Amino acid sequence: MTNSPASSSDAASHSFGQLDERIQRWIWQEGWTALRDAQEKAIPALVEADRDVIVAAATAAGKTEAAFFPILTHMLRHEPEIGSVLYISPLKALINDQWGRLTGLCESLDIPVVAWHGDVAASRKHKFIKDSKGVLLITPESLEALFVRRGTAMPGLMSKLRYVVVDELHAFIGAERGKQLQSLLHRLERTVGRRLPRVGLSATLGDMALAAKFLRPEDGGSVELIVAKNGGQELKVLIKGYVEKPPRSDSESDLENPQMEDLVHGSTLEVAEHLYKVLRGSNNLVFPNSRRQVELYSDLLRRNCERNDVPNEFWAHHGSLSKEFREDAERALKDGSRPATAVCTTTLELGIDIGAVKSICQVGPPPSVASLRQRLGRSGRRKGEAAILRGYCIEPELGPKSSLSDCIREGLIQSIAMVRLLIRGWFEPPLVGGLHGSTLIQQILSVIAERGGATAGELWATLVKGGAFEGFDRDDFVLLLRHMGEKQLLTQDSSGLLLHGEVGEKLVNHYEFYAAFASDEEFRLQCEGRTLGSLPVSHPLVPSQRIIFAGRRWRVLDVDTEKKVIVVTPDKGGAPPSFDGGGAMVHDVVRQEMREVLRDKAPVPFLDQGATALLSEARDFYRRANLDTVQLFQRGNEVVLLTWRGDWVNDGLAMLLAGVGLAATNEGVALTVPRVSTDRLFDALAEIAEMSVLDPVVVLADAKNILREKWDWAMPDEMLRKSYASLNLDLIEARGLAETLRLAN
DNA sequence: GACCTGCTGCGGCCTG
Repeated sequence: MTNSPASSSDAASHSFGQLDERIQRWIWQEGWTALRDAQEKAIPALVEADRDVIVAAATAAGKTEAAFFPILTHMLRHEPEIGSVLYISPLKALINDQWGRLTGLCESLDIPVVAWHGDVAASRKHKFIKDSKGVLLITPESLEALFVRRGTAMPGLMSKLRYVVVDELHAFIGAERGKQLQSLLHRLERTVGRRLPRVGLSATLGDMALAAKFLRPEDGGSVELIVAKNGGQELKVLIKGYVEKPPRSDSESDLENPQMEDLVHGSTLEVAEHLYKVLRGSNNLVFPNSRRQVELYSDLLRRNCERNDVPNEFWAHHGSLSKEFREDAERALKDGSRPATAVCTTTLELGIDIGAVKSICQVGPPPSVASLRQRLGRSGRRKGEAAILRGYCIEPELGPKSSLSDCIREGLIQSIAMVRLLIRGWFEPPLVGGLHGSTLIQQILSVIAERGGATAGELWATLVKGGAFEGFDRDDFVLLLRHMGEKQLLTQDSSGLLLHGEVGEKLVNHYEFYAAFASDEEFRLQCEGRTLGSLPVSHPLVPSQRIIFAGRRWRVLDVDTEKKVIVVTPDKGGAPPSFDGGGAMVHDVVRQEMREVLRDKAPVPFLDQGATALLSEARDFYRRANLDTVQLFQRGNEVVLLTWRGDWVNDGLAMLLAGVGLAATNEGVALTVPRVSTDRLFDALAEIAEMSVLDPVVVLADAKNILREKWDWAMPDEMLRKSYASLNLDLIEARGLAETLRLAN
């Protein structure tokens, strides 16, 4: 037995020795020569089922086994009553993967493994209903459905529950699904009447204390943190820069036919040709930031294969493609017999095992450093291989009317800043502190379904006091219940019991109820009765504010949130920036690093010739325009206000300016304010700097499109504004910025 | 011009 895991070291033999004999045997049979670091550390922490644990380790470092070896050992010790464990995953595909892995192990232990999600046949789910033991792999939505549909059966179904495991923990933190998950975990413990050990697994956790607080909100300090050693991987980066010709924007016909903008530009072809040249013959992932670009590039690459008479190696993968198309691409990547590259959106960023990938290509700036990091985690997973990142930035040709963001080459500078931050080990922390009133509404309706009615006091005790929604006070809660009554979501019987109202009944009984997040909705853009197209709106809008669409500027006349229509009129003024950040919210630290990149004189080592030339052009502009000291200047009939801040601060300041009568537009590193003098703007900034209270209810009084989350429509108006501000605006920093800007000039 | 995730019960039909 010299090659057994037990012999690798003393500490190892101790952890290995704690496992059930049958699991030890299985490990030998698999031919494993040693336990991985994460497994060594997790076994002693989990085997007694007496605490919460987070296991942070790189992708493919054996996190699943790290959790399940000791958990299954614990269960086997209590034979014949082995009990059950709940494994919660954000993705169905991940559940299917894990089902395969765990079934191999559990078959030999005689422990059932049941996958439970929307694609699983009811007959297989019935196995767990009949005999609720073993491993149940489930999504938060399916767990929600169990509470709603089988509320009275839940205490029985969960009575033997010993652990709850949450996979890809980082994917939940700060999001609607995360708040829902916290609420479900709390309700589970109330259902079984005891504290259940919670286990979180993740590869991308920055702030471990934050993750612990998420996993056990009332007692984050007690969560045991296991951070596995990571064999410091080498990273190779190259960013290539290209200059694009300006898009057409002169003739009237563009308005009638916005598709004119979609013609493939020369530099797009250049990028596609370079991708073809360097990617052929290996497995890679290409991320071009939008579904449309995915289609564009995968088509160009595929046609390149045809033209050269070679088998196709390029596959498209995104959320609007059917399951069949997506599985074709996944199969091609996993297969291994022939090289395959997927051109994809975030669908291939997380979770499912697609095998080893040689390089990651990022076309345009990444949406965030966290996302870039997650994407890169997919590359160079074989021992000794470097992770390879190829960036492609296309910048517009400059003219006398070019916008500030084009002059500073915002796309390229953002890419450089994000790579520098990645190398330094920084990435965006999840945004916690959102009120999540929308998800509270869902949970109120769910608890009523679970119990066939509930009093206000019971709801308060289950969801708010000591529950997942502690951010709400009693007055808020009472107001919310009353408002839900007005919307016919709730009704009250003579004994005071709250039941579903007419509308609530209908919504809870439809399967769409189980997900806490809303599906995409777009606003239709209308000009003089003519539809220009539709777009998702991520920034708050106030009338007379400007937006950019189809390469033109428009002024907002009216927003109809019910009909989802924005009425606009053409706006005169400078050319709109061709770079629009891709729509993702950019963090403060990224914008500050962008400024450092421009200020810096040292060459950036990971740029090609084209990108180097663009960078020095941008640095020249920064120096000549004196942007190190100038924060505000007149340009045509508008004032440009350089903030160098993240979008939460920028949007906050835009809303504060709206409150004092100025319609500002967030354009990334700067706000622009049309039809105003610098003097008038200074007065406005001074007024903002002196505001003693920053009440979101007042600040957002005129903001129109602030319905973001699924149940926002059912929230009392004031709560909605508070909820929106808690997630999307940083008003305090925005006021501080107004103060700084005023003093600096 | 960002992206992604998830979903029950039942009626009706077919087959053995």
